[in-house]
Amino acid sequence: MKEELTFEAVRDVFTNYLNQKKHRKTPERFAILKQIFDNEGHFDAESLYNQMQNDYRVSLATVYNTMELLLDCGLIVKHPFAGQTSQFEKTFGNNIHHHLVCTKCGSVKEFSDKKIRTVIQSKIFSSFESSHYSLYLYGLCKKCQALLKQK
Amino acid sequence: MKEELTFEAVRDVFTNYLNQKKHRKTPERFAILKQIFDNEGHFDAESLYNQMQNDYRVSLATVYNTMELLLDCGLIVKHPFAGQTSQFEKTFGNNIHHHLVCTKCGSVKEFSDKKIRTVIQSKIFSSFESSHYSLYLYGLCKKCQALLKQK
DNA sequence: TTTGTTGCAAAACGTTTGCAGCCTC
DNA sequence: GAGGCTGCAAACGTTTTGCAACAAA
Repeated sequence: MKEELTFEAVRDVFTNYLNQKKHRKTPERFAILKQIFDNEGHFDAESLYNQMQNDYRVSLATVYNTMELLLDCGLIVKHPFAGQTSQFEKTFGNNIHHHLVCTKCGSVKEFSDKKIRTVIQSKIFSSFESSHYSLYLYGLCKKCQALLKQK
Repeated sequence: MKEELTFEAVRDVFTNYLNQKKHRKTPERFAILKQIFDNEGHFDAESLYNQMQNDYRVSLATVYNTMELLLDCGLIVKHPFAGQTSQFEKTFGNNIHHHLVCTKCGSVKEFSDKKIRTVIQSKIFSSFESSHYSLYLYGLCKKCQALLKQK
């Protein structure tokens, strides 16, 4: 589905996408992609915006605009965590991983499992061309298990 | 992880949860649960609210409040589809299924795969007690594949 | 030059909250 | 009776939008 990539390779994917869709290749868009590339883990639009204020200044609206494009070309995914803020994650350069979401405290941990990954990635559909996936396991983290048993 | 249930069984799960948490067993809460039980597929808070206006009238705030409780006791899950609105789905009475999300048009389809289900469900964690899961495969649906090839 | 994109601020949207009255317990 | 829960409307925070200026093609 995907593998470790350099920024150049990622930028090319984005460039091709922009060309194909006849969207403009603005410096803001590449600056945002670079910032995402340099980051680890999950992030939201506003924190990305804040991080960028020192380097290449863009407006929050442009961040949202660009997220839409990156989402559309599959370079990032949107996660359902947290309350009101959308959490994003890049789909490149990470180890493929799955999420453990605690239904009590909302904490999110990651884990990898080759067997699960293989089974999911080897699934072929006749009428759907899959590029990537997200798996969330819901339950109780260690802390919340302990808290419940105390009572 | 779960199996086909009658409304009585589901109601009992909710009742036990409310007792355990020392929350009150109000008619509104059970009316909302009943409405969810009777529905198929995904739904959001506002459409549930609208559906109920004919039967047992509740406020939108109470719907949101109750969703929180149902989420907490695992009777429903929250999905990351769509733009701004949270989509929910009951975790009981459905066939266990996975989701195919088109990254172009946003359509969501379901599929079942026993092998995938088994591999995920048989995963045991030393410090996480999982109760259910969600799997999303992102890619292009048949329609959008065709549209792209035309160009 | 054309027209898509940007920044800004205002608007829109889903969701949460404050409060008075109600109804479980 | 006490206090959690409800409905209502106002408030909140995130995301989107309208518009004039800008810049990629």
